[in-house]
Amino acid sequence: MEKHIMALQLSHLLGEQFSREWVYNKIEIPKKPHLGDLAFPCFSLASFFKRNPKEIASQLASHLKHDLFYEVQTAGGYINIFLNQAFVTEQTIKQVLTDPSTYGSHSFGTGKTIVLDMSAPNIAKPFSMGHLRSTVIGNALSNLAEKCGYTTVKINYIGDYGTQFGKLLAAYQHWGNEQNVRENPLKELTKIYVQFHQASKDDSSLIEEGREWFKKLEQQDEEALKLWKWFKDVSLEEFDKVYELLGIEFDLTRGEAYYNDKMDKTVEMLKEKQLLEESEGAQVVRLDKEGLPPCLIQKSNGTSIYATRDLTAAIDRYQTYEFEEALYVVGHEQSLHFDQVKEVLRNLDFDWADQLKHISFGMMLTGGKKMSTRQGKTILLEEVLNEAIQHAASNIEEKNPELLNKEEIAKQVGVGAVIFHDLKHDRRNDVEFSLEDMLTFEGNTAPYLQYAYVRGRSLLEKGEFHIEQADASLIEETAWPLVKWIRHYPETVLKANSNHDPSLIAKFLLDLTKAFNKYYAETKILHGDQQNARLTLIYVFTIVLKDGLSLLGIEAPEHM
RNA sequence: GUCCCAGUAGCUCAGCAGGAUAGAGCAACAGCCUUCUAAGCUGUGGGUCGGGAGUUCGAAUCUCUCCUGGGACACCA
Repeated sequence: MEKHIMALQLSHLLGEQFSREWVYNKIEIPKKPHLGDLAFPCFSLASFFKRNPKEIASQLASHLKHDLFYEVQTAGGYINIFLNQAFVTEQTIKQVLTDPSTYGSHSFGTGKTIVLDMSAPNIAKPFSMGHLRSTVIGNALSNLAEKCGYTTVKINYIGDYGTQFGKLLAAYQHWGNEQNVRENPLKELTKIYVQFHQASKDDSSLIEEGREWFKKLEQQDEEALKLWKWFKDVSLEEFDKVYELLGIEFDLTRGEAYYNDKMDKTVEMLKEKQLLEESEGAQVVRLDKEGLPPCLIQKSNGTSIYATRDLTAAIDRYQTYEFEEALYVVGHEQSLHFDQVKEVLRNLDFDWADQLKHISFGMMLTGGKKMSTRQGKTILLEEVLNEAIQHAASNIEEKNPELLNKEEIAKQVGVGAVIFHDLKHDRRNDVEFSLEDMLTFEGNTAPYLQYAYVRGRSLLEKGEFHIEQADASLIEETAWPLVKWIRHYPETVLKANSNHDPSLIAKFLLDLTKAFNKYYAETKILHGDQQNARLTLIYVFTIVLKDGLSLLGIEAPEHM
């Protein structure tokens, strides 16, 4: 708001050569409070006006006037604006109070659909820390999109097909034990899968055996199908436990195998467009023009491959949803694959190919290396979550043993800590797995945020605050930083959504909450002279904090 | 070998459509609970922003180059 006003006035003063957008993008927020609330650097104007920046700044400053501006100063080549705190505070609080549930929302997405491909664990493999990233990032992006008005479709595209299952079936023939699988499915299946890989180092015929089993599966061989279905069912049950803990639901859970009988049509289309070529016995689409290696469509033994499935799935999804965007929340290591899929779709003349977006993220590493199921080096998410919950529980025992609902709150805090630990980092960075970091509940963590929320709620409870008595006319210098952060929420949502970056929300919440904690420490809220007005601000703060946490998929307990 | 990503405080990371003295958290040290939940607050120390060159009034941010780490590079997904 104030930024737009500043931009408008400045562009007016500067003349046509300097658009409002140009000025708007130059306006910054000073790092230090004594430099004001908004700033505009005049250095780049110096060569145009052939005058020094200082003079330009002071001349422009003298013409900036508005009810929102308390004072306009200059310093060096900068114009610094101090806002009218009382006025802006009242306006901000009122804005939240008008409709607390929609503060920060936007409506530009209304009527449009965003499809998210996320989580996608592989059956017969443990739900690892790596899958956590796709799951929680996807969930947060979906929440952000909905906050901007979009309809979202969260798809859990289960990895239930491919040569790896041929290998698993072969492994089961050699080392499988029905009883063990019943008792502890993922562990046992992973064990024989790892065993298969070790054995195949010495005996390469095993690899061929695996391919043959996959071929049997693709040809609907009865035994292969039966085992495959069994593995799938037990795996899905295990995954559901994790989703339950995370509090994440999908709109659609669908395996890759769903597309088995639809891929022929895709291959036909490619043939009709004369895009297919034979190469070393396999069918490929050449992408030389695009500077990419060829995209493999059909293996030399005639079986399918993931590119074909992803192409088929993309076409199917566009026909079903006519999505504005299809987000693939998948690790960075698959960048080339998605580039290829997009190029093939473009070659098929689908003009919506550019609406597919690979939301790539860094890997979860152990010892600086990629985790690998094959080498048996994976860390189970369920174990980590349970450990975090337990740690939260012991904190409660230590700090607040009389708390009601201990179990539920320990779950909210523990799970919240794990989710936040993941989302606070830029998603593109690799993350070195550290249980210790995840079990830290101080500083830049979810429990820090939740704790502030609890403190706020506690004040409202003790002060017997009711919305009817809300008072937006707070006059308080120490509240100003908090008010400014509350004011920033809508544009943070906007930016996080357009950049597909949940970490912006995480960082915002930390800044917001730091401002609250400082205010809380230096200002007595209850029994003071402005109790009602102060409580109103606290109320507004809790609204924004809880809403932001919910965007990240983290709960805000009332007590802890 | 080719392409992509990263290198900022002891550790984990912000900042990167160029802007004022490079910021947090953890760890270390020193304070703050007879008053609103100390999972908190305040303060101190800690940096040749991987090296070098360039563009600019101004570079952690843009360009080039080199070094280091990671990833991808057709019958896994």
